Amino acid sequence: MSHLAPTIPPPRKLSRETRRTQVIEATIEVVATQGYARTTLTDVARKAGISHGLVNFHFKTKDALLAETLGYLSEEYRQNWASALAAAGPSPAEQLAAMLRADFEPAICTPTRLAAWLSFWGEAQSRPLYQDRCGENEQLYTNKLEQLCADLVRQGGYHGDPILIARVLRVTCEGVWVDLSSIINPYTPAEALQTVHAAAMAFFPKHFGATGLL
Amino acid sequence: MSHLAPTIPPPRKLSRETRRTQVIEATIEVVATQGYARTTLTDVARKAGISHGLVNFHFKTKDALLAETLGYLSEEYRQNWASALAAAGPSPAEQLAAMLRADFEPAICTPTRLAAWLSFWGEAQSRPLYQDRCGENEQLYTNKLEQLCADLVRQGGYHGDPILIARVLRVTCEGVWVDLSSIINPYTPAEALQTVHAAAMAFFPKHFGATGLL
DNA sequence: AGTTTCTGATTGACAGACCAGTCAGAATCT
DNA sequence: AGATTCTGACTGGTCTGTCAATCAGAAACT
Repeated sequence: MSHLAPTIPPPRKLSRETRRTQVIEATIEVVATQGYARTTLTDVARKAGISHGLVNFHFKTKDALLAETLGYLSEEYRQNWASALAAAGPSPAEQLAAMLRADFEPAICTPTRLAAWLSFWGEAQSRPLYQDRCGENEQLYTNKLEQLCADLVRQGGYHGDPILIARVLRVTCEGVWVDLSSIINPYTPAEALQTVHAAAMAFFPKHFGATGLL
Repeated sequence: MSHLAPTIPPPRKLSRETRRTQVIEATIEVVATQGYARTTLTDVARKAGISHGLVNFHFKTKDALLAETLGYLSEEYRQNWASALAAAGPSPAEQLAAMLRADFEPAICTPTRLAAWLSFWGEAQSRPLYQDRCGENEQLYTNKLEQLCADLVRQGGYHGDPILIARVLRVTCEGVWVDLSSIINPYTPAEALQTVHAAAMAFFPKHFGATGLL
């Protein structure tokens, strides 16, 4: 047994944050595949390769685990579009294009994460969980989108209510996400982005074309 | 006690279909308020004012009850837009306007039903339940919407892919529904319809204005 | 009309399964 | 040694589905 190659003994004892993240990722997968209602701690533990009791050691209750998982997804999402904005050019059109495109980046737009989001949307409405964990980030997103639309309407000489335009763009992104989760008509993330661009082009034809920013 | 007004003693023994519909309506309410995961047969029975065993008598299993409830909602939705189409004028623009407006009629667009729909969307993705019960109706809806958009693009001299336009309009309706279910930013069904009209106006400016059909 | 029979709806209690959370103790690290 | 992480078994509670008994009304019969 005394192989000289230690084959990286996977540290049985992981650091607190590493373990928690591992459990949260396992939770995302289980929720995505089984749905919220049928997710059990045993499933999560098995997926993470640890014992059931350990899940309760790191997260006091099942509700706490699910709440933290939702917060984790929400924060991941916020950071994704925030860094996309930071990397984009300064004009309203460039910023808006970056924000729309961010929703379909591979890190965010995976079948697993989409399905998990959908499960949380469906279940959270009854409890204040969703607002607690995502309300603030969602407000940030909406505010930013409305601000960019308002800037673009003004600078681009467009007409229409920026609030309504921002809302259409936002729910188009959301709705296309839902479409991607339903198995029957599986269009690609590229087609999804194309759909969002069709909407942007309808409102801002001088700045957006069928393939994105002009 | 012998009041001459019999106050219609609620027939203890109801006809099969009446009872089933009553249980399904109770299920919608319970799912809407408690969410899919926390819905129990006991809750449904209590809401319907009957015993727990009777629910299992009429619907063999809990899954069957939820599946039939989803089918009931789907069929109700389909009939709503189908009769709206039948009542509307024959031109593509009139038909399209009727279809968009149908989503926000009081019979369909209630907080309870919206919340129930959202719960089913979130939970059904993992199982083929949703496709079984709604796939066909959803396909009918999408096909009709795409056909109307194609007609309107052709006859109105517009540009753009009717498939993408129909998709944007469809997910806008869906997304606005989701917005109406989240408690924090409660805009009215009227504002919701206004949002959809903003989208229609962006694609078909010669036929749609801020308040609907021109 | 009154009685009996039949059918199918309805109830309440029960059994089996499952699950979240607890805990005592083992393993591991500092 | 002391602290922290981790395991696996156990518990208390809840939920689903089943079943025997009950009951209301319809149908058939006298």
